[in-house]
Amino acid sequence: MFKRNPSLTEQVKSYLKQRIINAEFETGRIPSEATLATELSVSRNTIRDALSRLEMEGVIFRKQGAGTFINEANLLVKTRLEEIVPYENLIRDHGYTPSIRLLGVVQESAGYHSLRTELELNSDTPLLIIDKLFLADDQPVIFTRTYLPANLIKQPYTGDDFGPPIYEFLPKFCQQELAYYLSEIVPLIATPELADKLNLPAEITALLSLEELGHNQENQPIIKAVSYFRSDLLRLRLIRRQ
Amino acid sequence: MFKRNPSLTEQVKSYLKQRIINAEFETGRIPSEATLATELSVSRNTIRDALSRLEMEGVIFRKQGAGTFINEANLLVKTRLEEIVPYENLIRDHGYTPSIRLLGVVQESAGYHSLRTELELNSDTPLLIIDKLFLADDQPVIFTRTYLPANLIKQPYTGDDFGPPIYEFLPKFCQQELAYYLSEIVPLIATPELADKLNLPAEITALLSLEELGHNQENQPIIKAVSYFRSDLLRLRLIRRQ
DNA sequence: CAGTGGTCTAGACCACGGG
DNA sequence: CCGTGGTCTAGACCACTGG
Repeated sequence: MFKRNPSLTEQVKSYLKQRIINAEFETGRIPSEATLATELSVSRNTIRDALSRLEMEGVIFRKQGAGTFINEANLLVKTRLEEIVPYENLIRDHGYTPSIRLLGVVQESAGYHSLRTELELNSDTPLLIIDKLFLADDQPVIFTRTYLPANLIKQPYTGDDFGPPIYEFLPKFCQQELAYYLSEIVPLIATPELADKLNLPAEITALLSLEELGHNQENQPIIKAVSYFRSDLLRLRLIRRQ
Repeated sequence: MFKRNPSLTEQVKSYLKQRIINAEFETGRIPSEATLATELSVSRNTIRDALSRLEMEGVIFRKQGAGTFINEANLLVKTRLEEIVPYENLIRDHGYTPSIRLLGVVQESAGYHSLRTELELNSDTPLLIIDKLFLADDQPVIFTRTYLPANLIKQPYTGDDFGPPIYEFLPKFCQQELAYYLSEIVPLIATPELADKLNLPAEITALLSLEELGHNQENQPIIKAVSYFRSDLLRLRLIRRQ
């Protein structure tokens, strides 16, 4: 039924996820691992790996001796902060229509000393600074500033190439893969500049910002990104486990 | 070399983690999976499961065809928000000496309607409200308020039993296990009450709060906890993956 | 008690990396 | 090319749940 590549585990995971989304398991319970293994003609280990991934994503939960069950509650929280997801999805999950405005792309050759230290760059490496604004029903809700060392870029590009998320730009133009962000969550009081960009009300407003250092698979820092969220309009959620 | 229970995988994980912490692998590289399997007399799958967990924790990273390596950079970030960890550890990792002050435990029988809805409680279930303050070198840095339905408690307890984290109280006194928190991150401007509790400077300060609904393994909400962090003194970090 | 998920084994083949 | 991690299999035993 399945071919290799993508891996059997990944295919089984997608297959089961789709069936869950289609509400094909009416009882909220998923067939036993042995049953699935027989039905799909793969070993039970492969089924278990697929189920483990779905459990990590919060789609299902398992109970020894009882069975595997669909996690109805958590299907409601689709975008969670511990996963890298396009901000458009975050906005869409709040019931708004997302749109993006590319505010500008500039190149800086000097300054930004602390940033260059974080990215382990020489003091003369040019930096691309990309400003983007995300809107929910035409109301600004997220402002992001991304710092990309210019020497990473191996292919010619245009400004439009920065419309999609940066982790789609990196493989195409830099032969780099974004493996993870190490992020710091900082609350702050909106500066006049930010209040203007995000169209904030006149009163003093608390904002949430995410200061992130993006790393590749070799664990080297490759990009820096800072995001500012209007948390009165967006809910930033997270699952914490032991 | 190892016995069953805790699982071989868990023992191998702890064993390798300890050797990493002891800096026994000078090259920054860990022996191959096959070598470890032979040395420890377990199957390669068991080794792989243990390594996968260490990779999830950010302790190591693997590269197909090359080997398994210690993640020097991420060893620095020990406490991360996506993991449930005692706040004492968070404070200790910032170089301070932690201490806890139990501010009060009160029982409320009425009100808190939205909270009762979240916890799926009847409107007359008594609620225990536990206030705690965490200090770093005697400076208040975290204030937490925990809401615990009184009908969960099956054993007699004293106020001192609330000194340790609530997820240690739950198994002992409620026969409940905290499986995960579904948390929402909210920035806010300190209220006078909070500024007083956290000994904040007179200027307007942005705080970070975490509003969390704790669930058991059956996925039912069991407790609510709200935490307020002085993020000028503590750095709240997180790893985000795809 | 039967059925479930949790753990573990031994062996196999593949894809990738570096010398 | 060889050694590495990545994937997959078939089979086994255990611990737990629920009727």
